[in-house]
Amino acid sequence: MTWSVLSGSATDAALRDLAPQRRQRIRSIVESRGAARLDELSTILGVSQATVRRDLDELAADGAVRRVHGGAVAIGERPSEPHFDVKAVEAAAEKERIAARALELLAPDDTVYLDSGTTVLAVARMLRGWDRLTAVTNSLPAATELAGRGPRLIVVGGEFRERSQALVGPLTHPLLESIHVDRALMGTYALSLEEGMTTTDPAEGSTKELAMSRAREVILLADSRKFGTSSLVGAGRLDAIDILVTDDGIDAGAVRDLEQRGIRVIKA
Amino acid sequence: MTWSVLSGSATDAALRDLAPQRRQRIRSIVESRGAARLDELSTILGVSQATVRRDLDELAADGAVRRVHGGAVAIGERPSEPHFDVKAVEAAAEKERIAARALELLAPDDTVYLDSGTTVLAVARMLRGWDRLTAVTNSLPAATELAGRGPRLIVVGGEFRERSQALVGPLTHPLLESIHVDRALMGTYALSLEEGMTTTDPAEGSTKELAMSRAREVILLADSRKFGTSSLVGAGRLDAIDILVTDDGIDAGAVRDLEQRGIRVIKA
DNA sequence: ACTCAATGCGCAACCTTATGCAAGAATATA
DNA sequence: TATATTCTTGCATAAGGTTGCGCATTGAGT
Repeated sequence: MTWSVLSGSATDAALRDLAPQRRQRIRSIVESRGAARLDELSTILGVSQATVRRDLDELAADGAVRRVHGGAVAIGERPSEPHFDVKAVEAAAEKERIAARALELLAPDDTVYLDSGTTVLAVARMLRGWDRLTAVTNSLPAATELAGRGPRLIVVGGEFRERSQALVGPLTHPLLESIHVDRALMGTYALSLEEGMTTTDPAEGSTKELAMSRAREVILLADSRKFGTSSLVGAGRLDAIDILVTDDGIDAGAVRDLEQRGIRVIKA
Repeated sequence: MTWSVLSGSATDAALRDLAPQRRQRIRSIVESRGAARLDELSTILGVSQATVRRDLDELAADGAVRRVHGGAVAIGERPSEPHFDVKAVEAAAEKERIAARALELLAPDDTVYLDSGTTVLAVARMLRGWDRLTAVTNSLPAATELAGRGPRLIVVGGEFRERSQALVGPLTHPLLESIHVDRALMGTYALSLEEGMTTTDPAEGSTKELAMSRAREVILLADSRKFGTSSLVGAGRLDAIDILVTDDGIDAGAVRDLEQRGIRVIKA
């Protein structure tokens, strides 16, 4: 037999996925992250961008993902802003890094509260298989994500708020008051030194505050663009926060201010 | 049997499988790995690629594997189901009719409790666009289905139980006790005149009973196959039920018995 | 025994599909 | 509007697939 090694290496071909496998991988990457960039996928899969494009077109035709400029977003992803497309793709990578860093702060047997928001949702996705963990959440997407995938899951009750896809309000409180968790992973709409965490909905704000009060350690996940912004109602003061996980877009001054207030800042 | 040693080496022939055996091996390799490349199989089995091709074609014709460029992938290669309720949709013709009939019992402004189970889930799907309705549910799939699709949504808290995809247990009770609904749409695992409704899980049973006690009118959705069966623990007595919606497979005697106990029986 | 079709397998020439590459068009962001 | 990505398109190429043929092996006739 003549295994000619004229071009390419044998390993190249051997390692390469079959087309359907590759498409499946793309699909699950996009689904688990919410979005993925074309060049990212190209690197991950070890194929050219042209191939990824074709796969993406194929998947989009099947309705498996939604094709956007620069990559693809998962079908379920809801448009929060007009032209969320490219932004969603780019933000996904950043959130993913923050989530991965936050994951390192958890112990296998912890009881963890997962707040609403896409960054925390990314953590939920990564918790698949952590079957000694107990997860408590008010986020419907996070609950769906965790359902039967490892961790013991407790969902707090409450009224569903569409914008945040979370359960909030007075009905939520009795259950939250009856539990206690090791760590709370929180998200926020806005963050400033003066106002602390703020959000758009009063019910959501008070639910956040209550959730944090039930945790031994509060970890806030927020990308650097949130700094210096504020919204309608308070959702927790800065001193309630123990650790902040953010990206490296945060400036040195802000880090110093936060650390002076006893907050440990982690740049993912 | 004479293993002649004319050509090739003795080992070649001795080690070589008979065709059906080889196909079986291919089949199990593809199935266990999810996919296999042609050249891989050729190496593993010690036969030419041409032979593997023929085997693969054969297997593909039998529907044992799916033939693709470069190899084959397993048939069952279901993309990680985004929504686990897909199979619920499949077995649904009958459930769908029952659900549609139950829908007629609801008023646009009602506050309705939706129990776990596939039949009730079918109702949830039909409630899209009922934006004056308030839905309360302990079913995670139902909640996902209704999220942002019309009705005001309230999810009861509690511990997630995988088998029923529902939130159950003690944590559920405070919220349930603090609300009151017009109608409760209930599902059940088993139903008999003597035992009433029964289910497999104690926590689930007591949650069902509590939910029914909070409703002005209790509507049970159960296909006729459930009659005369019973399970581990009680989940509500017959006299808690006001209306039963079922299919026309139910026999006249059962209908009479139920009606004697004050239950209105509706055949969808 | 011997022939002879039937079958299974390997080989090789020839076609197809999948992938990569690159130039120009289209689209976003400043 | 300017500029940098990203997308499209056409084409080259290699990996995969198809077909036809020849060689062994086998089992059945004669």
